[in-house]
Amino acid sequence: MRRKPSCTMGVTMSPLYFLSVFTQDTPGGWDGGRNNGFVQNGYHDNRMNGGNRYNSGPPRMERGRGGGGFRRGGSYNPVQPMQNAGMFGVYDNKDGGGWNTTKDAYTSFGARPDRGKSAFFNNGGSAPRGSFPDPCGYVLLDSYPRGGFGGSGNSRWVEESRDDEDWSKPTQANERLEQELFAGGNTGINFDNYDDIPVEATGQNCPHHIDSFQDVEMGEIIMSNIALTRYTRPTPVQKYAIPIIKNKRDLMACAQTGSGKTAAFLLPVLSQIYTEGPGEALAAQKSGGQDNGKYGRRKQYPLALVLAPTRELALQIYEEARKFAYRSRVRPCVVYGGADIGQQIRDLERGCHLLVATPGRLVDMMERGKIGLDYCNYLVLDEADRMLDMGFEPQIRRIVEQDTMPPKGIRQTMMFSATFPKEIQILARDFLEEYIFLAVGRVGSTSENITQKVVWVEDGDKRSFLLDLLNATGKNSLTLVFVETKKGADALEDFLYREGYACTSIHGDRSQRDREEALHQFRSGRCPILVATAVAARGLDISNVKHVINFDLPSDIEEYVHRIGRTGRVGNLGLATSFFNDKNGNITKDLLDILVEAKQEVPSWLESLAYEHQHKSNTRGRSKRFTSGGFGARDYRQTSGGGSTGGFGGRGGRQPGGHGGNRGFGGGGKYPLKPHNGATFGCKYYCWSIPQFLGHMSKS
DNA sequence: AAAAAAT
Repeated sequence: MRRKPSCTMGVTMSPLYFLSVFTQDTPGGWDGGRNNGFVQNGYHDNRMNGGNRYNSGPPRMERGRGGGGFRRGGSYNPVQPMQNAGMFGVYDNKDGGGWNTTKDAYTSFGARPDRGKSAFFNNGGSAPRGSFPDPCGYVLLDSYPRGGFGGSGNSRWVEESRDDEDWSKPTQANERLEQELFAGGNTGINFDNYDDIPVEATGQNCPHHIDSFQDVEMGEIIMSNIALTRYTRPTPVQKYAIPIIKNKRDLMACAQTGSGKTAAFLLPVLSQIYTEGPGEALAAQKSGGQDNGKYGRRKQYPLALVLAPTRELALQIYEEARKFAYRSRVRPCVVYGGADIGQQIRDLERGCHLLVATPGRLVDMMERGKIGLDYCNYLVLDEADRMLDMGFEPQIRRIVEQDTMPPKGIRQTMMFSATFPKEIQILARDFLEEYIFLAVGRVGSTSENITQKVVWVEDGDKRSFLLDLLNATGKNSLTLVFVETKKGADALEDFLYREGYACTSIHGDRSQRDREEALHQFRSGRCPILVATAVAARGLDISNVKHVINFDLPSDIEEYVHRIGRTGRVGNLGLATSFFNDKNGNITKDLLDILVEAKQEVPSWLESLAYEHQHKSNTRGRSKRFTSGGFGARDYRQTSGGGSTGGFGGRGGRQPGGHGGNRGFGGGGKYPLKPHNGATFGCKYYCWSIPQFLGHMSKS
């Protein structure tokens, strides 16, 4: 039963894999001298109390970071973070920068070495920022080359920002900022793989999709920023969403991060803002100036609002927005919890036209009178299902319906969601007007891009098995290890660390700064192993993850799908290995279904278990099927009808209707079977389970 | 039961 890990490995190979092969140093060595100049006192890892517990490597405090300089260098590209960085990261260690482009950006502009950390200091509020040249102290929080920019020009920005100016014309270029924003280098997206993603758009008078960014007029600012990001071709979701949004239609899109979704809404929204200018918002800001500032800066009236469920996702979107707002008069801001609110308020007061926010912090800001949504004509809900899962619905409704935001029909609203359950359908009904429903299949996830392995591992054997897997995997392939609890994450990270692996962890009890730093270390390849709880399961776009390991399987199949969706992204192959034992009975059948749907190899024991479990479940009676968490929970699910799981009838003796008979369209499931707008397509779960989509997606 | 998120 135990371990033949090597047999599962070959599938992850791809050209990228070979590119990123470099040797992981011994534990004491990988950390090198990288902290030179980049780490300041006062930057504490709040968990570092262990003294010399970690005797096989650098103290923990040293691990989760050191590359503070990365972030500002554009390495935080959510679409394609650092395919190449892994190659250089280790080599450049000793300079402290970890990434040559970033370092160059600093040195060539004579920046202070500590600037690279300012993102974290800003969040933590502990940096003596007053001594910084103004914009340089702001990394995350200042997207503008505004005043005192080391001689690179554009210090006239504030003065130039008059309402009679044409927002569609680019502002002055800024070489340094440009380098900072776009240094991420080529996106590395394999667009050929993207072409396999199926998309279906339904709704009245649906605008036709585009095939090239040139097919739709987005203005020179957007076009030049597209060029700078080197997005050569639109991804499938962009092909459809951009013309829909440009045509001022509301949109409900089933799509996930990793499909190019962020740019799919940022590009057309920003483009429209550039075309239309600030309108009444600027006037309101001036006349409503209760404040001392000449523009009355106390309250900001963003023109566009993007809501996201997690802080990290909000940050990703913000970073993307900064790129497309380059050389424009639009100033993006981001607010989220866990960071110093005073800092964020000060940033807002510098001007905020596009706001990215997590719901709780935004409500806070609104109640403090820092944000008015009166002129917010663009609303984006990203990962809407996740936000509802996390209990944000009251805050969302508070923001959208119970304040001053323009009503639907006046504002333009775009919702993105991986799934389309009843709750989301209701939200769509309430927030959207005459919307287009867009179903975007995804490269990855349960598609055949990901090889899914399930192995039986008793709890006591998990660590040992994990080490085998890690050893068999290319040392610098990014590996994401999921555990169920925060405590478990800490414990496993400690264990791996003591075993000499360059790893870090992310979970909800770590400080925001640590979370961001851990992600960063992982992305950059400096810590190619990330131990994570559910916080990292969804939305995070780390494009290069080769292997997802479910050290602990989740109890919820949705969670499982989201987790494994962290690999096999942007068209690459991925591997997902799950440790299964008798504690995982609750996910047995759902897991089997997923494996079958994705045409994966199914261990015979899993099939037997699922059959037994189902049998047991059936003998307990039907009512059980509707208890949450009970075995029949997935009967609520709308897949695509018997067809998508059509292999079922012949498998394991199950009958097609054996799941309760309410699968698929037309069944008696919990959810309405159609999207609210009457479109004929919709599924609670995953768009790629639609049979014809599966057909499209199968790869040769 | 756990996790996330405003404090």
